[in-house]
Amino acid sequence: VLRKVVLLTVPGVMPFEFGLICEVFGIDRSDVGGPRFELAFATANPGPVRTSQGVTMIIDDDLSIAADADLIAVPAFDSAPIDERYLHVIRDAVARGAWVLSICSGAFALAEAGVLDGRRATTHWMHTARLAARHPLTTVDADVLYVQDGKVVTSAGTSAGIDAALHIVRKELGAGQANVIARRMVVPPQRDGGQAQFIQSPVGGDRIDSFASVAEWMLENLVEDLPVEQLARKAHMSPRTFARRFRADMGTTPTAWLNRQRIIRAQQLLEQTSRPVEAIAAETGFGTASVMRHHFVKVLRTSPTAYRRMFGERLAG
DNA sequence: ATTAACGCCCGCCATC
DNA sequence: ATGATGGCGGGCGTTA
Repeated sequence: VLRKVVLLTVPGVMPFEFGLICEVFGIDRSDVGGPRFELAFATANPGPVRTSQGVTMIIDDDLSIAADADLIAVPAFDSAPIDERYLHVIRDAVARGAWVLSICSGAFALAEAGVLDGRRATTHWMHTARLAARHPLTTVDADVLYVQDGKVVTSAGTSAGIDAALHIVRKELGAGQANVIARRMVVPPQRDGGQAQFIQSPVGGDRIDSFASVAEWMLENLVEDLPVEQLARKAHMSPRTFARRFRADMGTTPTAWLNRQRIIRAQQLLEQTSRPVEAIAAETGFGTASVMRHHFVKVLRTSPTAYRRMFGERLAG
């Protein structure tokens, strides 16, 4: 189960990473069919805790309240070294089988505690090399948004923490509940679909713009049939090279990406209009409702109608 | 829901 | 050597 979440408020904590945990786990969303968690804040020395921005927060609880937490969240922080007492909490949580989530440089706390030894992990791309060097027993994945290894989840820079937090919600409570939170936060329910454990990060390569223009053109022509052969011709490449370089740059294959974009657009239309599913299927390039349904079930694990029922505009009356 | 034809993706590899 | 290219075959996801 996932009920009690404890946020380790380490001195030098970064406000954004702190806030993102509050946003995901600290708001009662039961009024819109979403989950409700118990979010608590723990620090080694209760009282004023200075953040990385110089602003100080008052934290009342000490680390003892973390003893029965279902999830320990470790946001980024800029102070070093970290107090041994935090490391103890982290080790204890892993030993108990509780979830542990780190965001950005928070991964160093987990590594320091030793719970990353023999595991896969990630951190902000600026720190991946340092993490790997300092902790040789850890397999560091660069170029991913987050990594789950057992119940230990590490995430890359800042906003990837949102993806990782939602991932945990999805694992424990299902995609529906995670989507409610995502929708309220106005973030994509899951960047890239599927239940892939490793999500390609957009920060991998730096020649993003080479395929960005092609991608943009594809988006404008979603309704049309877009065979790879035609796309390749437009990009002045052979089909083989186009497919290969598309995957290298975009992290997915052309058709997979295309289907994902079509789903995203269909989601918008289902949410914001009352057009029939058949019409939306035609307008998004799926062609027929059955094809659209096929992809919805595969990626979102719901049907178009069920999706609309959950997120669609409640028409007055 | 099941099936069959189709198109895509990727490993392999000769080539540039 | 090193690295990108693109044709081919076959497994597999998508579409009818």
